Amino acid sequence: MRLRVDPTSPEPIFEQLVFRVKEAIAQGSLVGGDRLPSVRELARDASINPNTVARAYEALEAEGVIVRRQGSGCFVTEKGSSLATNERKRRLDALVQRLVTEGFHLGFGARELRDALAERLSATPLPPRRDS
Amino acid sequence: MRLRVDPTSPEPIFEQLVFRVKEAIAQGSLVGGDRLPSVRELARDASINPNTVARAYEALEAEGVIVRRQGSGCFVTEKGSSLATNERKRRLDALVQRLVTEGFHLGFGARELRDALAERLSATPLPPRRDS
Amino acid sequence: MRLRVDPTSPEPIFEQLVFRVKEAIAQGSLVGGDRLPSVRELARDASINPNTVARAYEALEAEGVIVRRQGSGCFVTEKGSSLATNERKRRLDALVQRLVTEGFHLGFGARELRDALAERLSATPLPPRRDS
Amino acid sequence: MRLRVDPTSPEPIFEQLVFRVKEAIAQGSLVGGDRLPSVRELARDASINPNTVARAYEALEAEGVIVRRQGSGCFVTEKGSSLATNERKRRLDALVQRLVTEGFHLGFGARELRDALAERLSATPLPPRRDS
DNA sequence: GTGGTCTAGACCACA
DNA sequence: GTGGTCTAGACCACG
Repeated sequence: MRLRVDPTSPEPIFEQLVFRVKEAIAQGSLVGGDRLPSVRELARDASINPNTVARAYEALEAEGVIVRRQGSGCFVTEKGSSLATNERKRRLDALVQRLVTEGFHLGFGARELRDALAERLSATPLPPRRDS
Repeated sequence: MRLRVDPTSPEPIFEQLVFRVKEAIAQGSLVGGDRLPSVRELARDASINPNTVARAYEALEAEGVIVRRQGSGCFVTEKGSSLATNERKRRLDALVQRLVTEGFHLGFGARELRDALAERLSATPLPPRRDS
Repeated sequence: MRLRVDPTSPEPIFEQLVFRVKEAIAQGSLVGGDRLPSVRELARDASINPNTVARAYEALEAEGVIVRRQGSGCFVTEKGSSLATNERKRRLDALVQRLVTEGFHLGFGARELRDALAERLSATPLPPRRDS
Repeated sequence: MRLRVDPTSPEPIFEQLVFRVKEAIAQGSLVGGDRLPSVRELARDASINPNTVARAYEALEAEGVIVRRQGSGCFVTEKGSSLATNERKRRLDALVQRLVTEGFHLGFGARELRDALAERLSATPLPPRRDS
């Protein structure tokens, strides 16, 4: 488990960490029950402040992605989103709209967008979902 | 041309404006050569600070989406992205990865992601592209 | 708007602040759209570190109770919980079970618990709910 | 007597144990004089650290819920709360306020809160009280 | 002015 | 050892 961040990016370091962890889960390289590196360990490895790591872990817990247990460490959750269905749909639509709009301005058409998504999904299939 | 922003959103207002304009273009409701509302006009209509509008227009110009002509206003450009092909591809992949990762954590699977994209693309097809 | 905390309490200061704000909303003394004191202002008034206030506000935003807007301040949200129905029910049951168990060990019986709740609800009725 | 804890909960394990015991008493499944499982036994059954169990028992004894007798084990006490009446009332009010405030933010109204409490109390009535 | 991020370092709580 | 809280202070981003 190796998490890298780019301190020169405009994206906050803690958000980069959050996304890296979610990515690892969505790729199946982290699964429910797995333990994340400890705050101090990750801080040392990535040369960032422990508070910054703690903040990322805190955000991940708030999203329900991990749980933090005093004395033991941080663990990937098994359960799915606890949001209401319409809220989930709303957020998905926003993500799709983001992809379509930015993709268009990058010069990609409908077919290329669909292909890029299909390619990503077949290259690294989403892990099976264990409903809570 | 009516641009709305949500002041309660965590997304900065100027970024919302930037995205709204890009969205309008990706939906064909704004096309190359169209004139955007003036800074003061838009600021009044949307009840936001003129500085905020100016900043959004600045960002749009930096991206090459609009041009600002002294005294006559801001106009949508006709040209496509000026980025190199590999950079464009890299950004597209990041967008797709964002959709897949966040979508997965919202509880959506591969099929649902593809469907959501296909639905969006057929509901409001992308306008034809005039390559630069 | 005066928020007080007890630095000697075992309950973390930021959690005390979170609860005070939620209390004020549940009592109708803060309503949707109201602005909270600024981070620095509250920190000065309550003699605590601005980071601690910021953390409380961050938690409140994560819960969807307030929104934070750079440059403008923090505002009470109008919308209700975005959690799924079964999650909401589960949390309510846990709260009720907490009241019943702890109340019993304090020496209160069923009637006294019901009366205490009824009294609280009639003393300061819950504000009307504006569904999102 | 089977006590379960959820290691993934943010609530400390020893506090969960404390609450489980108090819950069992408030449901009548443990009554005055009953013996609790030994520290080692419970630690094995629940797969937790004996120190954690010991700490929970310590907290229960401090609250006057159980007594620990050298060599014979821990026993549920028969006596009620030893707190002064106004302190008991103050704590009850805090519990009620907690329920009302959090319940409101979960989207529940006065009627639903009263109903949830009434339902809980009729589903598993509180055991008769033997005042100290 | 507002909030947001990051660092540094102290001290506490849990297992 | 683990995570959790709090302080202090620097610097950036938004309106």
